[in-house]
Amino acid sequence: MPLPSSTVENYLKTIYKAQAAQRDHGRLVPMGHLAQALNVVPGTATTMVKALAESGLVHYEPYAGVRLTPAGEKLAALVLRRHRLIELFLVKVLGMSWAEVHDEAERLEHAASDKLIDRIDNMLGRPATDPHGDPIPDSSGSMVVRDYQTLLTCPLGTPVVLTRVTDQDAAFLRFLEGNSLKPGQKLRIEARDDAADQVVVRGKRDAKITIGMRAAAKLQVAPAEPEG
Amino acid sequence: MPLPSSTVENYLKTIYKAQAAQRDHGRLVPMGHLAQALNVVPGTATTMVKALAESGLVHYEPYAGVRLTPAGEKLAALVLRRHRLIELFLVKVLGMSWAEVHDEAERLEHAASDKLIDRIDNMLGRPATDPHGDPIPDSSGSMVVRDYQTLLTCPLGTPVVLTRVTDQDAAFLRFLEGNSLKPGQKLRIEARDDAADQVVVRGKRDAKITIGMRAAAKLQVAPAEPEG
DNA sequence: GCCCGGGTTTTGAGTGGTCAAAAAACAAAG
DNA sequence: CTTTGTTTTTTGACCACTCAAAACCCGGGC
Repeated sequence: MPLPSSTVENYLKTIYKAQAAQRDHGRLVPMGHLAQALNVVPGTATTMVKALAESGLVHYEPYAGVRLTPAGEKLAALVLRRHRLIELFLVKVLGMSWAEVHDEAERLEHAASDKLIDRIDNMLGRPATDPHGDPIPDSSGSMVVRDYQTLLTCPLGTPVVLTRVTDQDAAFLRFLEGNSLKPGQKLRIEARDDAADQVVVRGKRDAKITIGMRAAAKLQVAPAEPEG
Repeated sequence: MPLPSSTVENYLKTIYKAQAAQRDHGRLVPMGHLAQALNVVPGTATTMVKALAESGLVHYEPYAGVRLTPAGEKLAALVLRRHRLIELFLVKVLGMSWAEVHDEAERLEHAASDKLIDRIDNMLGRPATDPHGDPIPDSSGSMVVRDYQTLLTCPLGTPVVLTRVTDQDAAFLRFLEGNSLKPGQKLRIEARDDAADQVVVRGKRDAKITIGMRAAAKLQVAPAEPEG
């Protein structure tokens, strides 16, 4: 049981996220999808996944796909935990922009010890979510998954709070930041227009922001709490 | 010119430190020494060093040893910079013990971006030395090397300040910490006894501390400044 | 039922880093 | 100058990870 290389960690993390993305939790992730997400050629993914299956971290069905075993799931969750705590730390403590912390965390997550991660967790007050609103697993690998609406599915007119952004692309995040679209921000959907592919929202100081529907689908919201 | 792998960085760093340890700056580091320091078999070091020579980072003379080229020296200094800034950061900001930061920094130094390192440097106020008193190279790779006395060579009786500890072993550092022997601490050498292999110093609140001569040689000191 | 195309697996090869063990070079001493 | 012992280099092999390209499987359409 050698401790997993950063390659292994990346495979597990990617499978985990792919599994989470397809709402059915038990469905298999197709090899092609995995290979693409990892930026490797399909054959490489096959080889690697077979090795992961060998060590009991994934369940692999030839020509069908792959799914994490409980062991793999736990490992993946801990990688995600490291990643998200590091991201939050870089933003909160070092003052980095949320648009640039992803790549940094992508490398640091494989180098940080549990001890360090725990100190960070503690210093940040055991936070529940990272700067993008993604939930942070606890040190045992479990986390609360909440099901949010998106700007595409939530009701018009009623006030909502932006809770999560499901895309880490730096340019996209910079765009959001420029429009004060960060988790915690109160919003109201003004209009949706399928034909024009646009969603109009009122944000900070009632500023009007128009975004495309593909982008809107990446913004998750919750009903706004009544004013405190 | 692919960016150096962490293996390459470790080779360069190790050669750099070995070169610094033997006061003659231009002398070659023997392969055996390098291999031992890197915890690899000698043949491995030979192979790797030939590759480094190929890419112009070291000067290699068969059966004689290696020395860094200017390019290699700069790279090594930047690795050292990352390492030491990270160590200081872990101590100052995250409150970790100076005995445990070395291993952590050993891994993080290969994952941290220049941008992150610069933020850390800035947050710490562009410090000159790390928690062990080792000088921190600036972002161009140059640093001020000061030549200190050690507890073995400094004059008896006169007050001195502990400035640098040249051993990163965790157990040794914990021992020092337990006796308040950290850089900045004022000391006075009470006695040295070659036969008994011991050096007696007065430290914090005049506490008497006796240490062996091999240990004493690892503690560097400077003449104490007159009281401010 | 057969074929076709897209996804998947195999195969063969390459890279970076490593070891074990045999071979070669060197230094130092007789 | 030769012998001995230590250090260094070479050789052949291996592991983890990767790719390119050929071979393969499988679900749909006809």
